[in-house]
Amino acid sequence: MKRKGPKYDQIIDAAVNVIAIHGYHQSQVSKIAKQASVADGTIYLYFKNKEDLLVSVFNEKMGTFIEKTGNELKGKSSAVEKLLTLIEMHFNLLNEDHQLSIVTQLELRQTNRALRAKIGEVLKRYLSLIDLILKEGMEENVFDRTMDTRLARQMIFGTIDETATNWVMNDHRYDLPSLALPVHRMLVNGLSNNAGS
Amino acid sequence: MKRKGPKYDQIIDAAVNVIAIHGYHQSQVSKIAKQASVADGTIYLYFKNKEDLLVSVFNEKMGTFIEKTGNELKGKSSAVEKLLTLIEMHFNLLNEDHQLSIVTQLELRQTNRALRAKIGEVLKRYLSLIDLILKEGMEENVFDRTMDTRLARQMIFGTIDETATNWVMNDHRYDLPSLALPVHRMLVNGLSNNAGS
Amino acid sequence: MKRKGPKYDQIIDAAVNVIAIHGYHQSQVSKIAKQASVADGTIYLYFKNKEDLLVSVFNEKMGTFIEKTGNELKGKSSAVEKLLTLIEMHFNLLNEDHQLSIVTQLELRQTNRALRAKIGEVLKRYLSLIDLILKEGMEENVFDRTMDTRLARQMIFGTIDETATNWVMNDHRYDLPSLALPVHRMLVNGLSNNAGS
Amino acid sequence: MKRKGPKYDQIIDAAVNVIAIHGYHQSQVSKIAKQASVADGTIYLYFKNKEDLLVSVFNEKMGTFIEKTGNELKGKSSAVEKLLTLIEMHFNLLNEDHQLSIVTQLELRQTNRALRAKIGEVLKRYLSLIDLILKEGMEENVFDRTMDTRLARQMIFGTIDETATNWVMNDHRYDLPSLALPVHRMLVNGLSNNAGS
DNA sequence: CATGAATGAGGGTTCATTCAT
DNA sequence: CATGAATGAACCCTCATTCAT
Repeated sequence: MKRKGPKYDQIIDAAVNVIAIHGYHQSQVSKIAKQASVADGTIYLYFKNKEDLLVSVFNEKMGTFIEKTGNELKGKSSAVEKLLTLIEMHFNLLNEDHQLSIVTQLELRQTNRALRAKIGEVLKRYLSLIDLILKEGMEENVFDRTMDTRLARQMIFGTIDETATNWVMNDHRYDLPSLALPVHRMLVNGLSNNAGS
Repeated sequence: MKRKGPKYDQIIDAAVNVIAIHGYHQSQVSKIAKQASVADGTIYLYFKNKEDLLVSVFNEKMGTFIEKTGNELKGKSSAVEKLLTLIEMHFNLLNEDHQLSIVTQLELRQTNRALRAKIGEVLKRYLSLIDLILKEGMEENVFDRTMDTRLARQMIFGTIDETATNWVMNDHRYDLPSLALPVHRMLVNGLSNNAGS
Repeated sequence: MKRKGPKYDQIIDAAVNVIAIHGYHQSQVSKIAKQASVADGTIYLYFKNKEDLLVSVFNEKMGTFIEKTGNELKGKSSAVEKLLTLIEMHFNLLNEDHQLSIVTQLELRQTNRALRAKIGEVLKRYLSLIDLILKEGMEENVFDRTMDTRLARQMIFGTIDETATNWVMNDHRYDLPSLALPVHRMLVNGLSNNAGS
Repeated sequence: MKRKGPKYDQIIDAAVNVIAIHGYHQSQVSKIAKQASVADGTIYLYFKNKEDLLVSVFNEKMGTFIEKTGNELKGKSSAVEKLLTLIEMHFNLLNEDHQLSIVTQLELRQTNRALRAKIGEVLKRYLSLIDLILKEGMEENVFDRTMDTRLARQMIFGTIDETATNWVMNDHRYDLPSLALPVHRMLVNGLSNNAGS
């Protein structure tokens, strides 16, 4: 199982393309192969099966993104700043690749439990980044220290994800990155230590 | 196309049951028919096709719920109170019917775009309830009047939905209704008019 | 899984037909369905899968034959006579249905171990008939009582089978039933108690 | 098309090995190549195609055996003695190479008609040896001169082959060579000129 | 109204073979 | 001579839907 090489990337990109245009259930392996300009069988030299290909699509795109985001966060000094960076990077990623946004927000969700479990594994690393921010904010006494971290994480991820999904479902008709700031403000408010107010 | 009768309800309930237990992709029409104690063909006397059945499942269960929620909200005098009621009722609904929670939070999402679009139509009525609360809160000057209502709605729905989904994915291992209060607190904070602080 | 009905027989007969004409590896389910004038899917109402169909073909044809043979043997009074009846019935069966002979002697052998194991199960009942004849002949002191029964059975079955296979491989060019007598003579000689000679 | 060289033998041996262990249908060209420590493509420098390889396997192993058997027979003075030698050598060959016995008795039979026809060609030389023995025995007036030679040959080969196949199917659990004598006795009896008895 | 036997389209995957290096 | 990456044809089975009874 080769996991590198130009054909590997071709196939990943073709998969994003085909899924975005035709939808998950109309993305036959043969269609992806054609789009990637390789033979059907070639896909199985690089991926164990179709599910492996789809997981890899998510992994390649999100894995890199999560890493980049993690690195970027290190350069920020406060939890509030880090949260803004996270949201901005998330929205920018999707905005820079509309096809990818369709795939991750809509198409890759209509899969069986097994596939989503594997996608969930990748997502966990993203959720960990959120947890780190929350922890730091609570240590800084900027976020409410009595908060249930899990709930806070769900609010952050739920809000970001719902915002992104709505944007995609509205055919990218408005500007997503510019929503980072207001979303950030709402979230910071929601998480804030309001003890003194 | 009969839309009423004892068999209609039998089929709807059987569908929830089968989907919750076997998962969306293992819920063949014949299996639902068997569970409902009717013949396969009978399903097509009550529903146009399988998609129509699935939409109807969502419609029947959520439609009633949305109506009940709307009525309940009328009895509350403030936006903050209404939001709490909304969250509580949402969490209670899912908590009272674990099978339904599996179906709506996990299984019914792994469907094609067309089906989800129709489900989205039903959801709009729910989102309208949220919008009404937001509007009222802003008029009361309790919620930030400069907020983008759509974003606020997405935060509310995204947080509630993500919280519910996580609860289901964790096999209902903890108590969902008791999360209504902390979720409510976070959301109210997030939405609040903090102008003076 | 229906195991009876006109369609069941149609499919079995179509399978024999298609396999005899096109060969085992060119006998696709769709081809058999077409020959049986049913839809592809109908085959799966009567058979679990393709292997089940093939085993059933053998079962239906040989099962009946073995039963008939067993009954016929009861009417014969000596082991020698019974052996002749067995050989004659075996050769007559194949002679009366050339297509079946192609299927059992040539095509059904080029299958995987699993399928052949199941076919072997059916064959065991036939081999038991041979064992009964041998036992009787040894009790009558007509067959050599010191013989290894298994070897004797293998000689009988091996000879009959090889004779039949050669006949099929020679395109049924000569008359098989008329070989029953000389084959019988050789076998009886081979099995005889020659103690006194 | 090279038909000689160390790689040629490596491939032949690898084929026997792989087929015996994994079975005919799990013996892909790539697996045989790997076992032979050559590249897939290299096989096509030595064999026209997979079928040619399989025929060659049979040819190489049986060809040598048939020659050796033929030579050995020359040293025996009577047909009866020759027949014993043939059976003993046949059983010894299989007993000395269990993997080969699996391949020739079980695996190589589950092939298409074309391949078996070619294997039949090789076998003809073996059957000729039997014919020679029969002819000699009839000339010696030891075997029945009125016998149908083809039937006699089929009895001999059918019995030997069936005995060998059963031994393999019983996982070589008993000693095959020691069956040569009783098999020989039965066959000689079967073939004998019993005119006087 | 209700039945359930019958339909038939559609796709992921394997693997013998080729050929550029 | 040798390699091994790439090719692409081929097929079993499922299941939503229909319709004669």
